[in-house]
Amino acid sequence: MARTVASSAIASGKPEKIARILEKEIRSGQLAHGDQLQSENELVRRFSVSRSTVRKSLSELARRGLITTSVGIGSFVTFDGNVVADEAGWTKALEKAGANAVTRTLRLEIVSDPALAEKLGLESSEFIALDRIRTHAVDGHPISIEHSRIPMMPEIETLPVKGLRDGSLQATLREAGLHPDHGEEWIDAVPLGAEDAGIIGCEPGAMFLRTRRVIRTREGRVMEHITSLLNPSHFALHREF
Amino acid sequence: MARTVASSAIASGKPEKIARILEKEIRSGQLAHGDQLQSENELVRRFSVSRSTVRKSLSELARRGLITTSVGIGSFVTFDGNVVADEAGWTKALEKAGANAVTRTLRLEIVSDPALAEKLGLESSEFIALDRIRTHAVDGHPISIEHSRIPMMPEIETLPVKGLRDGSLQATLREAGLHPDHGEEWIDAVPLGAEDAGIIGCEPGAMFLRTRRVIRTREGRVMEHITSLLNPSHFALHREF
DNA sequence: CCATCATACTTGTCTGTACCTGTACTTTTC
DNA sequence: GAAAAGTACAGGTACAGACAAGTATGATGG
Repeated sequence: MARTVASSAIASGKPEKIARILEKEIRSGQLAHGDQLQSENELVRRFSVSRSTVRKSLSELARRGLITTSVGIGSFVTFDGNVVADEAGWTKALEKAGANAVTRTLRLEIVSDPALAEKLGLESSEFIALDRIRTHAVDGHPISIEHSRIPMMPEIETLPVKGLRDGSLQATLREAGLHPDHGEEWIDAVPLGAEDAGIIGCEPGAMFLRTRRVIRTREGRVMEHITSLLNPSHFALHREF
Repeated sequence: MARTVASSAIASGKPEKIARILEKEIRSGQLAHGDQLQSENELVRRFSVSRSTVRKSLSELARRGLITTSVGIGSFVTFDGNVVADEAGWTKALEKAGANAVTRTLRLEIVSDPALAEKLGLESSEFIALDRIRTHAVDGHPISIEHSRIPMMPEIETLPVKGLRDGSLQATLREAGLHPDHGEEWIDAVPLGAEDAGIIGCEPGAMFLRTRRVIRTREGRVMEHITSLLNPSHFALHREF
C-alpha cells in the first residue's frame, strides 16, 4: 500500500528532466497554446529514451496543467501565458471599492437542473452547484453574487465532500484535468429577483449587472456555467481586444 | 463487433475544431436559418481534411440541433437565433444589428473636449462628434444612444461637411485609411443623466447599460472613443472567447 | 406537352492503412 | 531492488478510396 507517493517528490530522474525541457518550451512560448506536441514515438527518438519514460514526462506535464492528451490524436498545449479564464473570467471585474471584499460560500452541493441541462445540450441534468457571495469587508455592502454550475462527471463527484482546493474552483477543476479553453459570455442588466435580493440584502428590483458565462474544454465539453450578479455601484467590467 | 455506436463523443481534434468554426458561422448569423451548408466535399477541400472528419463535424452539429441533413441534397441550418434564444431564455429580444431599429443622427460636428483628450493622452482636444440614437422601428421605444468621438486629423476633416459614407461611420473611417485593430472596453450600469434621458425619452435615473470603448489603429493611435448607453430591456452584450 | 433517360451532383456506408495513445508485461541496467 | 528500456497488443483517430443510393437537372424522343 505504499503507493510510491504519487509523484510529488522532486525525483531527478530522466522523466523529470525531459518534463522540464518541455515545460520550458511551453512557458517560453516556443510551444504556444493549442499547439500539438511531438508524438510519443517522436519524443522517444528525440530524447533517446523509452516510451514509458516519455509517458511519465507527459503525465507530469498534464498534472501541472500544461498539456492535455487525447487518445488516438496526441498531446496539446493547454497552458496560456495570460490565463484566459481565471476566477474573474476573461473580463476583469474591476472593483471600484478596492480589494476589501470577503467571499462567503453559500452552498456547495449536487443539484438537478433540467432546464439548464437542456439549454446547454447536456444529457444529464445533475450539476455541482457552487453559490458564493462577496461583500464589502468593512461596511458589509453586497458586491456580487455568483452561481456556478458544473456538469456532473466522475472526475469531480467528490467535490462537494472534499471541498475546494485552496478555496479556488479553478484550481480544483484543473486538478481534475479540466482545463478551460473557450466559451461565450452574455452581459446585461437585470432587476434583482426576490431570492437573490434576499440573499444579498438589497431591495428586489434593484438593477444589477449580470454576466453569464459558458466555459468549455478544448473538446467542446461544457465545463462550467456561471451567472454573476454584480452591484453596479461596485463593479465595472473591463476587457481588451 | 463493437461497432463503436456511431457517435459516442467527439474527443478533441479536427472534427471538433471544424464543428466549432461552423457553429460560430451559424450562431453569428453568417449562415442564416434555412441556408444550405457547403457540400461535404467542398468542406473537405475548404478545411483540407478527409470526408469522414467533415462528416463527424456535421453529425456533431446535428446533435446540437443546429443543422439537419438530407441524403442527396445536403445540410441545412435549422437554428434560428431568435427563436432559440428566446425559448432558451438566454437573451431577451436581442436587437440584431439594425433589424427593427431606426438610427437617427443627433449631431455631427467638430467639438473641443479637453477632458477627453487628457484621458486619451492626445495633444489636440479637437474631435469630430457623432451622436446617434436608435429607436425601435415599430413602437418607437428607445434602444440606445451613442456618443462617438473621433480625434481630429487631416484625413477626416471634411467628414462633418461631407457626411457619412453609406451612413456608416466604420465605412467612412475605412475610406480614410483608418482600420480598427485593438482596443479596450469598459462595461457598467449607470443611471441615465438628465440630458440623455431627455433625448431618449426615458425618466432620468433609469438604469442603462453603458459601454465605453477606445479603438486604436494597428499603430496604437486612438481612432475612436465611443460611449454607448443601452436600454437593458433591449440589449445584451455577447462575446465569444 | 410530357414521360423518360443520362448525368452530375448529393449523402450514406463500407473497406483498408497509417499513426496515435493506453495498458500490460518482460527484460535490461545500474 | 528500483528505474529505465523494450515488446506486444488493444482501442481510438484520421485519411483515402470505392461503391451504393437519393435527388435535381437538362436533353431526348414520343
